Amino acid sequence: MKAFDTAETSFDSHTHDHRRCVRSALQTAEALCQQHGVRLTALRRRVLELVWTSHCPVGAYDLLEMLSKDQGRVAPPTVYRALEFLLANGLIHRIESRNAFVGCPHPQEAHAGHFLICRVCGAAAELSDPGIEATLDQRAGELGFFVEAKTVELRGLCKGCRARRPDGGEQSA
Amino acid sequence: MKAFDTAETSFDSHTHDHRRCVRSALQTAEALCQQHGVRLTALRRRVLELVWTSHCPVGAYDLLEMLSKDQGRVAPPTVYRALEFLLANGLIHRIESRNAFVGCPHPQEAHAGHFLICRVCGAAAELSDPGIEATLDQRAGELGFFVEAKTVELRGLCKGCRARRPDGGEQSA
DNA sequence: GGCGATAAGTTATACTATAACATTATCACG
DNA sequence: CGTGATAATGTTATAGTATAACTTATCGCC
Repeated sequence: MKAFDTAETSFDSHTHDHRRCVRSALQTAEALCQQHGVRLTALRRRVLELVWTSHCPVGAYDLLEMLSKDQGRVAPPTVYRALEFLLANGLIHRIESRNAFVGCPHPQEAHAGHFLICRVCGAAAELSDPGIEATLDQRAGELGFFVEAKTVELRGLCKGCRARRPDGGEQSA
Repeated sequence: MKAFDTAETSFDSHTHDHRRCVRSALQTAEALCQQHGVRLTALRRRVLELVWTSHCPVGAYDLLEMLSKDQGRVAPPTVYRALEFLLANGLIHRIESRNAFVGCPHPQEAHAGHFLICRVCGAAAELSDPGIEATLDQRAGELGFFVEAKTVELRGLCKGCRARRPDGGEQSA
C-alpha cells in the first residue's frame, strides 16, 4: 500500500475547487458500484453528494435536514440506511469521535481510515500510512489480538488554523 | 515513555483476581487526587469503582442504573459529571466507538489511551506504545498538524476468544 | 457563623440511532 | 408482458446518549 493523505485539500477548503472533489467522488462511486454490482440509487447518490458538501464530517441529522430541502419530510432510517450502504461500500468513513461521516477520497482501495481532525475549522483529512498500519498490526499481533477494524482519529489544529490563531481558537487578547 | 499493555489482565477477566485491580485503582486515584488538590468525592469514587467492575467499557446509563441501586433515583447529569471529572483527571478513558468508559490502569502518567477491544468478550486492553505514539506524531507533524488528542481503537478478537471460537462468535455449524 | 466556591440535585430537552412493519421499485425468468 | 422474489424505501414508534439551565447542598476558609 502506498502512503496517502488529503491534508492539503481537506484543510484548504476555502481555496481549492471543491466542486471537483465532489464530481470526482461521485464518478468514482458510480464506477465502483457498477463494478461491484451494487446499486447507487438516486437517494444514496444524493446522500453521498451531501456528505461531500465539505471536508468536515457531517452528522446524520444534518444530512436529514439537507435532504428534507429536496424531498419533503424524511425520517431518520432513510438517511441511516443510505449511510450504512455507503459505509459498507467504502464510499464514506464514520468519525467515531464526532458521530459524523466524511467522504472517502480513495474508495478504490480497501483501507481503514485514519484521520486528522481540526478543532477549529472542523475539517478531517484522511491519512493512509503503511507505517501506522504496520505498527498497529504488529503490536496487536504480539498480544495475540486479531484486528478486524481500526479507528485512528487525531484531534488538534491544522496547519492553517494554527497559523491564523496560534493560541488555538481563544479570542485574541 | 515505556511500553505498557494490559492484554493479560483485561482479556483474562475470569481468572485474575479482579478485586485487586479495583482496590489498586481506587488507591491510586485517592493518592493522585490528593496530590493534585482535587476532590475525589464519595460519588466520584463510587462511579470510578463501578467503571472498574470489569475490564469491559461500561456505558453512562449502565452506571446510572448501578448507581440507582445504592442511592435512590439518579439523573443523567450526576453520572456524566462524575465521568467528566474522572476523564479530566485521567482516571478513566472514553471508548469512542462504544460510547463507553473504562478504567485507566496507569493514571500516574499522562497519556493517550490506545485500545484493543474484543468483540466477543467485550474487554478493552490498554496499550501504551512509544512506537505508535511516535509514528502518529511524526506523520501528523509532517503535515503541519498539531495533535492535542488521540483516539486509537482496534476492534477484533482477543487471544482467548480466538482460541475458543475461531470463527469469531457465530453459532457453531 | 457567614461567605465564596465547588459539587450535587432536578427538570427538561437535544441529539443519535434502530426496531418493526408497510409499501414500492427493480430485475430475472418464464 | 406479467409475476414473483429480492432489494429499497417509507412510516411510526421508541431506544439510547448527552447536555443546558437552574436550584440546593456542601466544603473550606476567614
